[in-house]
Amino acid sequence: MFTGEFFHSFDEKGRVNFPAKLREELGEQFVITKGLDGCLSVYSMKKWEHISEIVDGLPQAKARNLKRFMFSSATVVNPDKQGRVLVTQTLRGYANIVKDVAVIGASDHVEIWDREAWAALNAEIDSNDIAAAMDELGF
Amino acid sequence: MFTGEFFHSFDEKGRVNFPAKLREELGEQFVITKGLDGCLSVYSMKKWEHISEIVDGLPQAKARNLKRFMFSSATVVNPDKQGRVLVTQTLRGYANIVKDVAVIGASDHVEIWDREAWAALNAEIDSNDIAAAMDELGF
DNA sequence: AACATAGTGGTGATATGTGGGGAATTGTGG
DNA sequence: CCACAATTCCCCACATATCACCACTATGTT
Repeated sequence: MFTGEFFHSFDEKGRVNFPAKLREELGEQFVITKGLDGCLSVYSMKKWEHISEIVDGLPQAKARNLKRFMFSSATVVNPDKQGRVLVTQTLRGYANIVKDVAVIGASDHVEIWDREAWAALNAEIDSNDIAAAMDELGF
Repeated sequence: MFTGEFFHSFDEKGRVNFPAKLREELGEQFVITKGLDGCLSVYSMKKWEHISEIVDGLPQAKARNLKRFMFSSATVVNPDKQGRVLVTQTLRGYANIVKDVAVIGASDHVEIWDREAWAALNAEIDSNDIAAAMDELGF
């Protein structure tokens, strides 16, 4: 299970550090692709293969654009000895990332956000909504 | 069942002691996350896994932000030999914790409050409301 | 009073993160 | 097909945060 919130920055070479805690679970290799709401999603190799199989099994008519979205931007990355990965310009552009990012755990996957976008989302999330949701679930 | 009210302080390294009584029941590892009304919630590993499963089962469309909120702020902690845990800056900031805190048992989970916020809440809780609620339940 | 348990402060080893150098690889133009 | 530039990759070295543990103090129990 991925949890936590980590703040890192891209260097001039386009590398970001990936928190060690998350790397443990992601494995030596993992996949970065476009995510929802303007973030980047990161999946373990295993999870990614699982997703791929499902998407491949969908009827072409419905899944064409889903497939294009997911696979065109997907990048398999191998962190260097220090745990950094290189993120393509396309992906950085998609997520409006200039330099500072927030890397967050989201249960079954990891997300990378532009730091300000992440702060804005947090401010926007109404804690009453969360309270209501938790109530509903009986926590 | 978690009960009791304990007062502790953060040291300069961001560590707080966790009362032994509560540790017994929480186990060797447990989870700290953002709670409601500006406190931090602490769950046993088992309880947390239960919550995770439910949240994971919700439809993506509705639960995206709930997931992000819950898991990004969650931290799995392992107390040291003396029973202290490290609480991240983000969580401390969320609960407005400077130094002194109240750790309280709340039946199925534990809560950490800034000491003053806890005192203020206690003062605010109207005992008539409590009486009415208890009446209603037939105590 | 003696003992056991709980809590506090602090030190040192280890892991993590950051910047940067330089080899290898890829792509482009001559 | 070669030369050059740009990009990617891999490693070293340093700074810093994190973790594990030791020793002392406080509390409370028999």
